[in-house]
Amino acid sequence: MTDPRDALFKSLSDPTRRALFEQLCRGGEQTVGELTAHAKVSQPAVSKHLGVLKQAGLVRDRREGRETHYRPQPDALSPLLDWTSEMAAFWERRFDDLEDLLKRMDQ
Amino acid sequence: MTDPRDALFKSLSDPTRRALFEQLCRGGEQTVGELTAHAKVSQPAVSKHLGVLKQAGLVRDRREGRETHYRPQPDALSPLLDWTSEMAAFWERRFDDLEDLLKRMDQ
DNA sequence: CTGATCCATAACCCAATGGTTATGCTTTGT
DNA sequence: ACAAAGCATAACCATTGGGTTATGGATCAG
Repeated sequence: MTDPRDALFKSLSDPTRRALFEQLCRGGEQTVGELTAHAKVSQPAVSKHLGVLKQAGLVRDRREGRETHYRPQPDALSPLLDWTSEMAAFWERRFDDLEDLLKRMDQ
Repeated sequence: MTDPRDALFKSLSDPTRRALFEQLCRGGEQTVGELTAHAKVSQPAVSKHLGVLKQAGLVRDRREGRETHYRPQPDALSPLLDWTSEMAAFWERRFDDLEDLLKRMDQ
């Protein structure tokens, strides 16, 4: 029932969280400590954000001793790409609709 | 200073708002009344959402007498596409990094 | 002119969210 | 065995955010 896009958009709507995901995409797998070092918030905040990203399927974690390694899962972005192109497709269709085109032309 | 992606992601993170934008992409230009008819919230709520979408550049409005017509502006989605492919690009690069690939292979 | 329609804004409420500090559980190192 | 490190969770707080009803300003119809 819950649209997977919801989780995706919501996860990425927060700048801090998006920065974390970017950091992971740029640098690949990293521990919470490394991520916290680059972030501008506390370690618990980072952990919470990573939890949200994980639940959205954007990251995966791997425990190794006392440290947890997170890595990006960019495949999870595909629903977002799909939705965007879907919207673009509707947009294209409107150019084929002469009636609508004329309506738009007179401002 | 404020990343334009912020406004985009935040605007689209709300299901009601995304539904409004989809409705506009599917049906083209529509009045607030028409949009409210399809929405599951009150007219003021629709107006507020349209305001947010407008400020994010996702829609444009056109007043005609006492009614306001809104139309989608899908071009505004391109920063989103750009960001997504940028992240995907980082992801691709990691496959070229043999060291990282090996590290990932042993789980 | 008057009443109705269309929409935006105001004022308010409650839930969700992002941040913090405090704490506790493993794991590591000595 | 013990202290420290790494991380997650708990508890709490302030702000944001999305919803509502109420209202007001244009515009149209009669």
